[in-house]
Amino acid sequence: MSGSTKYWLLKSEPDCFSIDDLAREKNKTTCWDGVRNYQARNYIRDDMHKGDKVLFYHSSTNPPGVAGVAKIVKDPYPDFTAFDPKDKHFDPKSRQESPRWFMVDIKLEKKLKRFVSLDELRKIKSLEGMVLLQKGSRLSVQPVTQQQFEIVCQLADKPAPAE
DNA sequence: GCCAACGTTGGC
DNA sequence: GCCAACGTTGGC
Repeated sequence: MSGSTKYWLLKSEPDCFSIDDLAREKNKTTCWDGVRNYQARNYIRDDMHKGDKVLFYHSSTNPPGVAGVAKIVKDPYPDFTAFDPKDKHFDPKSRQESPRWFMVDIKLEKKLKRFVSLDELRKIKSLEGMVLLQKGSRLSVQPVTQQQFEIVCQLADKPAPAE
């Protein structure tokens, strides 16, 4: 084994696939298919490893925010939905012999004790470097530091801040 | 539904 | 390789 645990934030639209959907999956595990952005692909293909930890983020919902923690349980492998002409994420340019898109499997570790909203994250000084909080940032796969990961988890264990 | 910020495409 | 046009993301 090489390398140490890395930390990530994965966005999902809950109308499409929520943390509760993940909880209902067999073994609470799903393949993270459908990523069709090169920067996100590079993170998945080149930097993700089994054992890495994931913040599961709900986007395009009100409010957006972090809903839970998951773990990568399978190393990156070709996203087979790109090979299927009937699939919504079909990409004819991705070939079996040279796959263009990759995915990992993730397993739910826990739903956070409470939902931590984007608005709340923005107010935390020590999180201002998070990729998520940068202006114009819309990558669906983002690296987070171990410290950022732990701060978000600890926030969820405390009561929600008063308005 | 609006629109800013990005990413992708394709003509040249 | 430039860049205008178009498409997408995602907070608001």
